Amino acid sequence: MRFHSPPSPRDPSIHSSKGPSMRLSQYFLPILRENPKEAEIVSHRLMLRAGMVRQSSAGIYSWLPLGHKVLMNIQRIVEEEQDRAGAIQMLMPTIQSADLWRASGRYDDYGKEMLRITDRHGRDMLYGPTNEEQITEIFRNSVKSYKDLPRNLYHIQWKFRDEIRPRFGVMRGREFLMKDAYSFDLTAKDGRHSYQKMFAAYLRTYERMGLKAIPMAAETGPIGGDMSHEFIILADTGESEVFCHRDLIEMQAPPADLDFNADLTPLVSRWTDKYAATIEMHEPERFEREVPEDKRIAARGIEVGHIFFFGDKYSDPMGCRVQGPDGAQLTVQSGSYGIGVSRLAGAIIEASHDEDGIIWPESVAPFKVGLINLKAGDAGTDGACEDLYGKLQKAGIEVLYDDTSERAGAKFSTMDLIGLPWQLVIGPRGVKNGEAEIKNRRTGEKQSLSFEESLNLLTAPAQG
RNA sequence: CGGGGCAUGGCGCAGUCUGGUAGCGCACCUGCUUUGGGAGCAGGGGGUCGCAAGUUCGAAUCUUGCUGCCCCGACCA
Repeated sequence: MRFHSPPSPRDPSIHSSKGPSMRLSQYFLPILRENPKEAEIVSHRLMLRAGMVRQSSAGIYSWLPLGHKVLMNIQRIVEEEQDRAGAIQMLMPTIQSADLWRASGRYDDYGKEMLRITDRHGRDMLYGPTNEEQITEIFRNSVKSYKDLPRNLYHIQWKFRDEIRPRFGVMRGREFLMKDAYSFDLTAKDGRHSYQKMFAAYLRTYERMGLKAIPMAAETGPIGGDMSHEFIILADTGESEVFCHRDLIEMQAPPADLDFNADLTPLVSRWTDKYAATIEMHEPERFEREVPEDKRIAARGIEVGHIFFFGDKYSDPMGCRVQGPDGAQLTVQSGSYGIGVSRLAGAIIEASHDEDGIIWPESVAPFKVGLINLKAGDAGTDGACEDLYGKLQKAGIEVLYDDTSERAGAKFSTMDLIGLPWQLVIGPRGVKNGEAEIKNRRTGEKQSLSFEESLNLLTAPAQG
């Protein structure tokens, strides 16, 4: 860490819609030049080296400023797409009462993965690994009529599962941030529509993060049927083997103006007609029969979401019923829909990096632009940088301005490591000609442009 | 939970076998020279050697117990 320049007064106008821009000399960005030995996979290494997270204990992490910004950007996309699909946001607690879980019968079933706690009165509590019981109780106590169905409620909250072996950094932590949604319908048929809404929302969510997530058939448990899918992104470091049809990789997510109230069966069928399965569900004969040889993909994948329809699994034992139009008591039909928000931060890096560091998609990048002053203290570069920094902020662009007195090479490699989509490089040579060098982190392409042209390029609509 | 490994300054490591009171690179501080892809020289600061007990004149080093962390496997968002 360096804190070179004297602090300058903070201008409230620097706050853009996504968050404040920053001078590196005043930021908290503890980067590591060498790889911590405990980190084996690339996303874990890069998150530690880029100063995004620090491990607190096995599978439990603090999110440092840079990582926190990414996490919040991912969360925001998840929220926007859940809202678009008609789900309603709320927030449930992390600590739950054991009695709630005894009611569904899961208190004894869940095993050692559940972190059990006793409060000062000797009451059994637990740190929630998920919230089916809690939401079912809330819903049961508040909803009595079929007229209040369907509903889909979601929250984004920290969960805890005491994994036997946490690993891969935030991809397989014990404490993790998860979006979980719960649908409530009168019939299984209606439940299918709720399920399909989430299916479509998930496709959009991952696409917005620059990911190609493929829905794959997952185990459905006692309910059976075709109502459970895992969303998997392909990555060499994925934890499980997956098999799918190559065409799925080319398919487009549904558009922003998708009508979620329309019949979504054709949409979902387009995605599920083609073979895609994790190793657990893999049927080699069917794979070979249905998928031409040149279209077969056998790869590794990271699960970034899981949707599941479970009918009355919780509503029946917990007595979650509504009165139907004919006066009969009907047991509510439910599904749950998870997205691993903190895991996605790691998964995106697994899918998008090179030997120099992270390559953020613009939608989740902690800052859009890294402004590099190659000669801090030089009147020419300082002046040009201050001007560009101010103008970018006014345009609502998030900038990380490297105003430190590090050497050029160190600044370049730091920017490459933290993976901001654009680097705007200001050096004495360029300033003489009124030019900046602008580098695209993903393509590596560099071009010299006038300050004006640079600003135009960076303030143009996002290009992903 | 089975198997393997590690624990010495913020990070990476040497020193442990053969006990003698801690060292290297990076990072950090000061000065000078440098300055477009991880600079050079000089001078500095920082470590209960994971914890506890034991052996010994003396323990990072030997013994015993404990703890934490990592990797492989079975399980999971």
